[in-house]
Amino acid sequence: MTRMDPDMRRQTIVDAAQAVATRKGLSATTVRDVAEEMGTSSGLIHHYFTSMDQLLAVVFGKVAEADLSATRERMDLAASPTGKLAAYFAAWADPANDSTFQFWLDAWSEAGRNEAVRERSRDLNIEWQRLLSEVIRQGIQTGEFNDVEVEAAAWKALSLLDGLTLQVVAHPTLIERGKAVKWAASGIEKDLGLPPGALTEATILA
Amino acid sequence: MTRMDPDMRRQTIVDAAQAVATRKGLSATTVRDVAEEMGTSSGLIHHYFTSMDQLLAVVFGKVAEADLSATRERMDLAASPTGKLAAYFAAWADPANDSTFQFWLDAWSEAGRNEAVRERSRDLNIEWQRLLSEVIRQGIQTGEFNDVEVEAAAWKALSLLDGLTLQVVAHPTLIERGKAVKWAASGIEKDLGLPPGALTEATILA
DNA sequence: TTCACTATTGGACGTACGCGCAATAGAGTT
DNA sequence: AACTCTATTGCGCGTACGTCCAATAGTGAA
Repeated sequence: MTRMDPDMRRQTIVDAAQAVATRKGLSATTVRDVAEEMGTSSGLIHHYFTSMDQLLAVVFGKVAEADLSATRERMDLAASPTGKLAAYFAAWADPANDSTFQFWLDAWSEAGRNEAVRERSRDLNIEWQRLLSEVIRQGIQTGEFNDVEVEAAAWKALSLLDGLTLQVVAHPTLIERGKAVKWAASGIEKDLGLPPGALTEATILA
Repeated sequence: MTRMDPDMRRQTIVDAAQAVATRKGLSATTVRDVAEEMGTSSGLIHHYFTSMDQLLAVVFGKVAEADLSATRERMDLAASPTGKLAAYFAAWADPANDSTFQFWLDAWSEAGRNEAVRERSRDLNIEWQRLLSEVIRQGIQTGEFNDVEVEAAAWKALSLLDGLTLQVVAHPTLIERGKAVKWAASGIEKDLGLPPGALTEATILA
């Protein structure tokens, strides 16, 4: 294949690996798969990554970080804490993010046996919880939310969302997506003292 | 090795596979691992199981079912719905069940690509939710719980527990176990209208 | 004791994996 | 045009996997 700028090539490899992993799952992605996806030889991959595990950790990190920053941007468009939380919620409820969530399922499973993945997963989970913590703290200050314990409320909300999504993504026919969205919204609204529908009806309040 | 009664041998194989999977993870368990664990030849395993995937699905089912029925038994010892729910909660909070939860993480990850695992995981998740639904329904009848929507409350409670456990098991140093227990208890107590501490202090009320 | 049945063996077969390395080839410099 | 640097090749190495099968060895019935 045509010679490439190293930074470009590195990115190409990560992109190809992501495409394969989206199709086959993180742990089932092989060096040869990625090479074929790029249309290059397999040896090339080890010219840029010291091990396959490392490449997979990078891929997971990239996918999860893209999701995280996209959500951050949607939240920034809203002014009020309630609006920001609704934006967070809308991003979560979007079925387009299901494939990303499959990466999370793979990562949590792998975490027990792959240190690189565990640390990456851990750090990113903290980021998501922090995103919630900040919004909740703001909402308490403006008086929009109940005066809850911030850390607890953020972890509870994140866990509820993870737990419900897990069922929807892993068992597609088990819970109707609309119901999961409704349940999650009502649970978080109730916890924070928001009026019913505040998270689902309010689409990015100014 | 000594010749064994077929039923006995079948069980021995499943037990050995479970031991290995507990150590190495479900998807990393190999035919040769299991044979070595039993102290037999590897060929023996295919005399009883048509494929390795099938054996692993059986192992997951066995582990999950043992956990489920153990929890059922502990709940049966309690008379009141609140006591039963506290028993459910105590079983969930027991660190001894962490290795079982790792099986769940593996299963949810595998579910997307392995139909046998997906169906088994799906069915068992339904059982867990049903266990909660029944108790909640009883608690509403006796007036101990709020008159909540049963299906929603059960899925929300299950998801909150799964989401929190996930963090504790996958990222051992992230959330202090005691905090996760406290948060889960307060969340469910609040949802059902139970007094604070009802799930943690009340050890199997008569 | 003989015989039929089958649990068990042990290794071969084909495939796939991560990784490493000598050879090749394209691009920039002098 | 000669030269250097390194991106890229293509295959080989060792290992591990699931599966299969002919041979062997217990066990209960005749």
